[in-house]
Amino acid sequence: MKRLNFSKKRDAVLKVLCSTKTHPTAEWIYAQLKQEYPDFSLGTVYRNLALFKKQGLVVAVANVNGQERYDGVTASHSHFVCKRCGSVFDVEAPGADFELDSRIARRYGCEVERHNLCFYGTCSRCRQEEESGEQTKNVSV
Amino acid sequence: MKRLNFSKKRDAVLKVLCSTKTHPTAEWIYAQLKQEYPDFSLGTVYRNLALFKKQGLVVAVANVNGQERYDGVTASHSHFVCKRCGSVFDVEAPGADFELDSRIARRYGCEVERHNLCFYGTCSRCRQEEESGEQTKNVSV
DNA sequence: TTCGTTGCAAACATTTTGCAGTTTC
DNA sequence: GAAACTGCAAAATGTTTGCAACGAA
Repeated sequence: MKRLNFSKKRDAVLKVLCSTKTHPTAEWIYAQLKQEYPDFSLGTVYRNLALFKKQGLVVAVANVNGQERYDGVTASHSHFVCKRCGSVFDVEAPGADFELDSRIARRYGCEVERHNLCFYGTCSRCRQEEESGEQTKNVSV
Repeated sequence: MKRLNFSKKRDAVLKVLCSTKTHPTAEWIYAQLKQEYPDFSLGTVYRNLALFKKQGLVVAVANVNGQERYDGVTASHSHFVCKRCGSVFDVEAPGADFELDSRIARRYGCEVERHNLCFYGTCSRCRQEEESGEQTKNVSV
């Protein structure tokens, strides 16, 4: 395995991802850091996200409208995805724990690394907006 | 809502999807039907898959290596995704039922349409192949 | 005849990659 | 100094779309 150098920008990518609960896109992370580093590139975001995924520091939780959404919290938890505004937020779902992984592994002879439980529907804010006849607004993520 | 005409090819897309357990890609469905209909187009697959999704006849279960994988079985069940060969297969996971949806809905004030539970890891065949030092082979999906 | 559906290819959007310059060790 | 990392832009990939021809009602 090749050695890993320190990189200020790599650190920054992880820090940005870990300090938000929005489960952002690569583009969003890029936009944040472009302000801080004028010579910052989207490729760096993608390259480092790929690395973090391999390291298990980061996980892709859902693909919303063709864009991958990332999470810096790897402790097992579930997500809700709003099909209207595209927001992704954490939910606590009973039963979806690591026990389940070994259960599946045992039963199907596979090696289970992790699981991902996503609920899809309309978030509470969007439900209200729909009732009052508002236009669809995608959250700025 | 606009009316829906009958279409032989649309039917064929659904039939192909429903008669496989491989959770195929759009491309795979296209390849199957291109044999039967020489003037068959990938756009037709995508257009009809989008329609089926809206109708709730079909669901996208996972994005594997950038390609969406579809399932014609909409009754709630879980999936395992092999990160090595890319295969997707059904698993029975206790607790992940429709009860859970209303539980989440109640707790978070959202409207839950469905959920999707995916396990990620290495399938049993790939585990064996890894042990015997075989090359990675992606399944032809 | 009307309008939904399709083939085809171009357009699109996201992600990946090659390369030359920069940074880390 | 060697090798990892990055910016930049081009390439690659999967998916969507516009349009003219076709097919169903």
